Amino acid sequence: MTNEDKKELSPAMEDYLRTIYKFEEKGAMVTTSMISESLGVAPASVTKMMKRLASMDLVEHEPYRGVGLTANGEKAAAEMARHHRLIELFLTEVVGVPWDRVHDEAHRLEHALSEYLEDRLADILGDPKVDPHGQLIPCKDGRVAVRNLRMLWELEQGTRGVVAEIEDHDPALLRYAAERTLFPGTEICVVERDPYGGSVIVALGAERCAVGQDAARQIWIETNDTTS
Amino acid sequence: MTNEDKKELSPAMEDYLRTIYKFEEKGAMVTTSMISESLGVAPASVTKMMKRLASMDLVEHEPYRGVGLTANGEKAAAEMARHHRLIELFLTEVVGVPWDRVHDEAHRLEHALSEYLEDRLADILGDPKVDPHGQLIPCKDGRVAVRNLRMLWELEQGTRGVVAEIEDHDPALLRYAAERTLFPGTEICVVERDPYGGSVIVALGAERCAVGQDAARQIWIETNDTTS
DNA sequence: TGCAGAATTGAGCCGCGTCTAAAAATAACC
DNA sequence: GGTTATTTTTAGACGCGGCTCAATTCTGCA
Ligand SMILES: [Mn+2]
Ligand SMILES: [Mn+2]
Ligand SMILES: [Mn+2]
Ligand SMILES: [Mn+2]
Repeated sequence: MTNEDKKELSPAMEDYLRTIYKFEEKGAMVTTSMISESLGVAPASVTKMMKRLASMDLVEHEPYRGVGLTANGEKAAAEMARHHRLIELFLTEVVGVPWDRVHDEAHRLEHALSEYLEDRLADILGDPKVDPHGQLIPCKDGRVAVRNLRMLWELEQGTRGVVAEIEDHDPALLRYAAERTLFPGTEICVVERDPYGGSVIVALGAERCAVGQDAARQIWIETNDTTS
Repeated sequence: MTNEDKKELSPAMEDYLRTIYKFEEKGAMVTTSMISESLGVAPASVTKMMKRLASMDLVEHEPYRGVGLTANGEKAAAEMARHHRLIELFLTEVVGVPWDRVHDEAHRLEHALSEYLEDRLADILGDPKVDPHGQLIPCKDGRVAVRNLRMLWELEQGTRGVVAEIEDHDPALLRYAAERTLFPGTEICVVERDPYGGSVIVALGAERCAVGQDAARQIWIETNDTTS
């Protein structure tokens, strides 16, 4: 019945969808300017594309308020996220590309990955669940595990947790994290917070290190408290 | 001085250039209709693109006669051919993709491969000289070895040689060749030619097999005769 | 509550890469 | 060698995905 089942999405559309997806993952509401900035494109271009995507039932656009993915849109976006993250992991694990370089490469390659190759990569990597930066890899049907992540920056003093995810678009941040051995999986404890906004002091086993605000806002921690 | 050194080429332009390159490799003169057919695009689109490429000094276009790559164009095209063929080899060797599927995948991926990744692949593969179908991989500066190839179809009875190359765009042909163990490197001898155009009978060691005309026109043999 | 500044949208433009239909040049054939 | 068939080019159109600039809407603050 629904005769527009398999729209062929352009690379540009895929980029927009994955960008929105990335923000929604973090629970943020998604505005024109966020997309505009993240994609390096004029705000008016975003608006125009949102209309197009809305007409394809991939996005819901509330003028002047923001956008959100529809069920269809989320499906397509998860697909892209899966491509992107599988490629990132493949590049680090198999090709030997350092983790601060894989994002840009994956960004270019994701649109060119066939379903067949996607399956081959997943196979070789043993059906991985997370990419090199800790981002969840959606499975084929688009489903993802749910996690309760909190910004390192917002944790109260004394909180314990595990590094879950580090924003992957800025190579310098990734190197900054690596210098402090803040990798996904690293256990940490917040020792001290400068109330006037400088750094968080974090303990990693016996070591401790300072993490500046800008970085601490881009590092996500999984805590074991039951914030119901 | 020359301020237009590094034009950024669009994927479409890269496709046109690599297509012309592919024909020139085989010593053919390149016409609008050949490109049109090979790229699945209207002849008028080819003409228009040829003008654009000519204005960028990548192509020389003699109206109504044909086109050829300039030095710049050949550089750029060799770059694409290198990408394409490195990817094909990587996919067969590392990812385990069968040789009749790699062409289409490489065709999509080639435009998204950075110089950095290109180098990584070449490294992993040990600076290879030929792709899975026997096509030569240009080195970074665009240089390629010279070979003296002849169509299997045009060899006289009794000629000995080695399979050098099999056209890679048609998966069925590649499977056809594989069934007969006609891989790059296989030694063969032409036992018999049907003068009325059916098949060539080829000996491979003790075995022999028939190769139909359409296939024999797409299989290239390196012979050891000194055709000076 | 009204207003200034910021965010968003609308209108209109542009280049790319495609198409179709018609004109022009070349090639084939009798 | 002239006529016909084929190939190629020209002309004009279109959709996409960007942009700029102006109009609109929303927000924060006096
Ligand atoms: Mn996929
Ligand atoms: Mn990542
Ligand atoms: Mn290259
Ligand atoms: Mn090949």
